Amino acid sequence: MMRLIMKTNVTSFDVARLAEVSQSAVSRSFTPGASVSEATRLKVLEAARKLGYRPNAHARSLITKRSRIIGLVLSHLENLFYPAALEQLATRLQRDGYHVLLFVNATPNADELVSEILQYHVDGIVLAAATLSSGLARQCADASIPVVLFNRVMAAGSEGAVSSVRSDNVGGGRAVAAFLAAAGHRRIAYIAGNEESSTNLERERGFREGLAEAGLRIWARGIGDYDFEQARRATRELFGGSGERPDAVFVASDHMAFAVMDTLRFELGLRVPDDVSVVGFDNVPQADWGSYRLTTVEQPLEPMIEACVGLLQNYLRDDQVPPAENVIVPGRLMVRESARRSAVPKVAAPPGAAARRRKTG
Amino acid sequence: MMRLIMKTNVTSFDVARLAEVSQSAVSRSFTPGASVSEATRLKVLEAARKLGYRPNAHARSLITKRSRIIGLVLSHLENLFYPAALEQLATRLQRDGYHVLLFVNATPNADELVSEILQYHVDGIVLAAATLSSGLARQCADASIPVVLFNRVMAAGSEGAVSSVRSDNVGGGRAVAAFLAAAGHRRIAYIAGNEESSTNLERERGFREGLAEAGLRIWARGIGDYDFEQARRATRELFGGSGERPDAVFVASDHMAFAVMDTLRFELGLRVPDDVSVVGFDNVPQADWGSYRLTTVEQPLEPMIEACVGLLQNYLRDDQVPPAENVIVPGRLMVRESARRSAVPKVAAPPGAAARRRKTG
DNA sequence: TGCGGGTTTGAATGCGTATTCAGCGACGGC
DNA sequence: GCCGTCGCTGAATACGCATTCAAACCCGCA
Repeated sequence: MMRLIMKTNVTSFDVARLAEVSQSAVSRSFTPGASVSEATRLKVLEAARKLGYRPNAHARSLITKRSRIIGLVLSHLENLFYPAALEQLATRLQRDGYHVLLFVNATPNADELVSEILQYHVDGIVLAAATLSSGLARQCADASIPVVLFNRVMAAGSEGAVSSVRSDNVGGGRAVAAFLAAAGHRRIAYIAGNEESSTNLERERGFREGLAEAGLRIWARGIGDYDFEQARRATRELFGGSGERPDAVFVASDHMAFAVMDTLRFELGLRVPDDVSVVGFDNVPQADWGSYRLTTVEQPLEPMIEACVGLLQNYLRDDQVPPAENVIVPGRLMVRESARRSAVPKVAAPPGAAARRRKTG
Repeated sequence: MMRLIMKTNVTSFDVARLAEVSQSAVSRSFTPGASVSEATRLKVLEAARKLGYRPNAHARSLITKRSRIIGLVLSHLENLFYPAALEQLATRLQRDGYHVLLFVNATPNADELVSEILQYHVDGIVLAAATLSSGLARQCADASIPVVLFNRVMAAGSEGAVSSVRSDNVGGGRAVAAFLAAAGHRRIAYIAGNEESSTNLERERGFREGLAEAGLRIWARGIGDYDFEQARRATRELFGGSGERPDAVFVASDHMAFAVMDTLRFELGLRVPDDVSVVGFDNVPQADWGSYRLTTVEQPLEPMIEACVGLLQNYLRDDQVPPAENVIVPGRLMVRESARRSAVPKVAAPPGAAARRRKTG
């Protein structure tokens, strides 16, 4: 079996020569919708096949001013929500002929990262990390590159500046509050993620509002910073003392909730949900695993990715910059066994239900 | 605060005009090691800053024939080993000014994937997935693009064709066998990953060899195909019957091992390690979590990534194609609590130790 | 036969940069 | 005071392709 290895790159001119047509014809044969007769197109494709020719994406994007590359800025890959999002996004974009250039946000200085991204003239940027600086988003948007925030929103005040996709964090927080209140919990704790992140702010706000409607408030509070070890420490502080401890805890992410459950069970000797109810947020695949069976708020990945790609395409279709759009995708409360259930059969008791239950119970 | 938004791309000529130098000078100012006086370099950088200029990576790579992009082909992101590898690799490459273009291997046909990769003229390719077709690697290598297989090796026979980095799967399998034998297990099961993958073949071979040295063999065998649900099914088949069941199981990946443990404990009512010892492979972060405390064989990510990048740089430094190299990184057996320990204090008994222990015990 | 309208075609141009090449001035040794 | 050397500079070119423009072609219809 013979196989030619060509060190020198084969160009459209080489193909043109072999196919006995002009270079233009070769280019057109690889450009969908261009004006070529079927006959020459076949001649060209055949010659290209023989030579192993592929259009050079760099040269092409130099002309067309579209790289068909989407920049993706990520961090926190230890939280399975992000790998899952990454996989979905990359797969979805590949379907449309786009590809993902990855930037892992290890560099503390956003400026340098922006600079690196802009060099590649990406067609769009997805910022998928709860804890990225808003400055980064702003800079990219100012460079007139479409930016979509994934699972994040700009800080209050500049909300309308950059498009975003997120789940209903506020509604999720409220649902958790209602659920825990309905189950009769009174000493309810909250373990926060990164305190400046919009996800944490929204989830906590919704949670507070929901508790307030049930006549409750956050009884104790810890900070997990979306980190496994930090969440363990917060759990020890909240539950390790000798005094009265919380009887339920809402954790701002599943990833931290696993740390909380492990610490409660295997370090502090508490039972879940018998001694403490635990509720998370994200509904990552592990939440369904037998060891955790975590009650949590779903962040529905597929519609979120679909919305994200949709926003990008709005930008790409017409070159005009459409107004920023903030998409919120609703997510369900996934009731499993990590939290005590109320006697009332179903979820999401209406406001005030908990207070009424107190009398009847 | 004023902020200019430039729709039109600012080029090196614009910078040259503002700095009152030639375009060549601008280019040289951004090329490390080029011949420019410090004075003009500063003038240029200042002008570039004012205009917000960044060299266009596509134009640059058109000339230099280096894109500073590494293609990464991935799948199985639900197994945390791969997100972790991805994060390390991307971070490491960013340090050297390279970036990662991601290809998620959802497409069944490798040909199309190769075609897409080649269009971007990546400087190198990392194939990181245990179950990729060898044909893909071969095709890329034939296109004279450096390819490194990560956590995988070409099928026997064409081993020397493509460079690879993997951990000592055979040694790991042997270590597990020795460990389980030393603990007195006799009915030892194996749950395989993808049966054609080199990782599975090597781990199983090492395991068989290790068992043979202890006078044992695989007592029962299931197939998990590196999939969570498939591993659960295999567990049910192996342990769900009414007859005698295995007293230990070696699972080809941690990800499957979690499924096995959950199924044993919460579906079949068996205790780990009291009724069944479970050992995995990979040492993903979750293996250390309290719910699992999984005894497993480490795949040391950092040295593996380092070796991977080293191989790539061998290719990139001198354009000549160096001979393919197959790096094997040793990994330790991480002893935790998912498997019964032998009375002997320490790990990794030498060959024959198990047999001797049988007499003395 | 001639002619308009539509479809194909090839030559030429430009995308934004790195690099070659020749030239320029300065400088030191004779 | 002259020549060789060295450090720096700008004009010109090439990278591989898409696209514009005008010319060529085809077809049916007059």
